[in-house]
Amino acid sequence: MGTNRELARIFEEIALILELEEVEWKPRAYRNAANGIENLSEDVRDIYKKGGQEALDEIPGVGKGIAKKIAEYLETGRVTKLQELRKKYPRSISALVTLEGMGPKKVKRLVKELRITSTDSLEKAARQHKIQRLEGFGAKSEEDILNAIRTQKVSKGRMLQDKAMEVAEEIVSYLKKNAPVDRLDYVGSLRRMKETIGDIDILAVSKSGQKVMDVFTKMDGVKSVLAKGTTRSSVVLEEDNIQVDIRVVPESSYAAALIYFTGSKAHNIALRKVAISKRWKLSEYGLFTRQGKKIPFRTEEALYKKLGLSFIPPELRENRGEIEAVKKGKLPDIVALNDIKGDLQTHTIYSDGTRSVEDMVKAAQDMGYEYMAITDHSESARIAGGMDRRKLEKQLKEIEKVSKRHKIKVLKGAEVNILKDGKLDYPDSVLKRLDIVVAAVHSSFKMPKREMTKRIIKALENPYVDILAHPTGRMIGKRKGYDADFERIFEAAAENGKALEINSEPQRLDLNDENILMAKRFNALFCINTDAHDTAGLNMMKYGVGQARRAWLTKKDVVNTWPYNQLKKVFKRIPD
DNA sequence: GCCGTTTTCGGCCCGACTGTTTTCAGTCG
Repeated sequence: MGTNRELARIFEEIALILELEEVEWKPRAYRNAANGIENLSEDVRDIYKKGGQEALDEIPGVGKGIAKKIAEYLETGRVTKLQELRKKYPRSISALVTLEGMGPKKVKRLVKELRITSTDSLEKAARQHKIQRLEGFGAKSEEDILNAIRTQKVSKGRMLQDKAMEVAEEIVSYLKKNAPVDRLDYVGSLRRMKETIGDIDILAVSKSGQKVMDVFTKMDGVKSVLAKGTTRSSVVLEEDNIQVDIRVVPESSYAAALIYFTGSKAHNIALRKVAISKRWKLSEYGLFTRQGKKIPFRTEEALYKKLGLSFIPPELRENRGEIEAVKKGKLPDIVALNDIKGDLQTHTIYSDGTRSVEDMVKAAQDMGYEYMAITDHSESARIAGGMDRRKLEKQLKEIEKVSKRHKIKVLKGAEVNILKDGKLDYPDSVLKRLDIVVAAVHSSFKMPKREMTKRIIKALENPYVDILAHPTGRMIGKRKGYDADFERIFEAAAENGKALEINSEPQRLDLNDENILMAKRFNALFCINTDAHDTAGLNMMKYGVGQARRAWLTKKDVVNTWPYNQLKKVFKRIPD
């Protein structure tokens, strides 16, 4: 976890405990500060090193008081204020608010009246029916608490984007067919292309909210109905306990609702503040004057325009400076899926792919790509069916043959292992015959930080390496990335003119948006690949592009948006 | 505790749903 994140967590915990203590306004201040810190593109440590406490004061949401606490943390590794607060509310109590339906007020009473100190003691109290004896709680409250604890134990996390997308698209098309809706879209973090999705949000326009809710709550696969009203309902699906929320709004509110439910929350708050500065009020129902008169508009674009802004793509709506940028006319024209002209990491049956060279080439051509690379695994990747020299020779010939039958340019490549000592798995004599070399770590994941950093940097200094694939090695929900100094690695990539891969595989999404932002500071170049092992895998490109968009990348930053004749600027050995 | 082209003091985002307290507080997004 980076320093920024650690500090953000600390201030969030302070905010929560102050809420439990019913301190006024300060919780919000600490939350704002946490948010401001989390959205910095620079490491707080660097800011402090360069400008001291006064520089910290410049961080949005951070004033003198919090700047002092940041400095204390950077100097000593702790924040006294939090240590003191934790004496009264240990971390196990703070964790209680992560349960569905539990907020600071309820937690406070449970702690005070039943001496609850953790999820476990809460569960015990609920089972012994001690909770329903408290005023304001009943039998249902007890049941809800037990359910919430169970759900947290089971799902304990978020789903991958492709899963969420699949489920969302299915529900959207079902409701369009079976419910009286005029418009219907998925919104929320899925529309913003966040790397993982908590629950699925759907927005609809209908003259009969009641009927839509009836259809929605009775869909196949609904396990339980958490809430059902005429404008808002929530269900949990059988499948992985996925929660789906739906909102129905009138046509006249649709654009405002689209913005509101797409979020992020931080972006919405910032937009409301812009509205307030114009003496208006913004809600999911629209924009209103102080007298309550509705200011009409029909599209998201139109609302942004009314607020004196231009359209902000959903992926940028994180209150990471997008509103300020758009005010100054400095919002970049971010990369889009149809800018992609080629996929430079794909596999075939020559290693661990399941389709032939011919199939993959044809599929890529059908997607409208101008070029692609076939990059099967190198020799030492035995588990992945890595190619020895002879197999490689055979594949190179086949690629040449297939290539002649298709218009798309097919680059002869390989995904070459970075060995423990930073050397590559093929000798230079082999590497130089390849059009493109994708280097990656596939073994010894647990090396000490310094050695791992050295290992990867050494590979980046190899003149035949073109792309560093899935640079951090993380797998969402499965394993953390390598322990390495990625700032130095990204810098080395930029200096050596190597592209950093944004791997589109939903479980990888490596680099993610934060890493990309960090690498961009060094003017690194990026390449968005799918790492496809079959033809369907080529369609994962949208998830990688989503990460790039979230990190404000433009076509200039992403080499595989460039036409073939410009690729030579980065990939030195590709044929004309 | 933070913030400021109306402000260095007085604000700080808004509305729906639920359970339970028959008039609303708490939670959520």
